[in-house]
Amino acid sequence: MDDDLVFKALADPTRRLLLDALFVQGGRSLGDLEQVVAQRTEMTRFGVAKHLRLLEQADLVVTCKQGREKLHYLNPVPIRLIHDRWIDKYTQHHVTALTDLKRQLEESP
Amino acid sequence: MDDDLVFKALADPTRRLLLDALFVQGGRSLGDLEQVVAQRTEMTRFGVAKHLRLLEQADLVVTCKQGREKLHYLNPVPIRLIHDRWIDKYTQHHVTALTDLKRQLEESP
DNA sequence: AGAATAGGTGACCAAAAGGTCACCTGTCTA
DNA sequence: TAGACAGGTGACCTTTTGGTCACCTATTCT
Repeated sequence: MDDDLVFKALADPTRRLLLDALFVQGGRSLGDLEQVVAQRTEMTRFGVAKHLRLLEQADLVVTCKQGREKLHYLNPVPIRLIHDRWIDKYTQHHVTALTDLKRQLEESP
Repeated sequence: MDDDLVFKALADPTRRLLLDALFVQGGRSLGDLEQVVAQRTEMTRFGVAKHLRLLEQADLVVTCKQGREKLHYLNPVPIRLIHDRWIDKYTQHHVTALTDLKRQLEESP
């Protein structure tokens, strides 16, 4: 597995938007995802397809052909590996406590 | 906090190398880190300094001035937030099992 | 004080990435 | 079978990014 492809794939906001959409619900087609992107930015179908291909090459998205449609699913494994690369098992609880605190502070204004 | 800065910062292999070095041991100066980078690629001090500045702006690295030296430390919080963005609490155990399996398979040839 | 050391700034150039278009393949349906 | 629909490919242009250099500031040591 190539680290570089994963990080490069995550570097673009449109691709992160696609991952967000697939996180909420998997099994979406290109046309479906195109509409999701179109709600935020102006982009043609070709642009979205190109982004999806990069996500697929990075193994962040897995696909499944069904007739003439291609369904996309989020694969969380590479993201977990990023986490494990820089967060030690021993400091993990510590960091979790920090992020939970941060979330609480942001929710209550 | 700006997501985009974090992901852009992680997109470069030299910057990931710097994070790896700081993960092993924190409190390193620019000159120290310059040597780490020089072991792998040919790069001037200016290049390394530029990368460190991006990591600092992304809050992936925090610094502490001590005399004429500037010490760098890894901050794991933004990485944890990436994890939490796409890995649901419920699927977390599932993914952990998968990555552990993957690690075992790669360790035993 | 003066030299050496550690680091910072802005401009500049080459390489890579994002986005679009014309054109093509495969699949479903009337 | 013809046409509409879902998706893929390669070339092209524009913008962003990585890297270096000349030059500057601040701190330490003799």
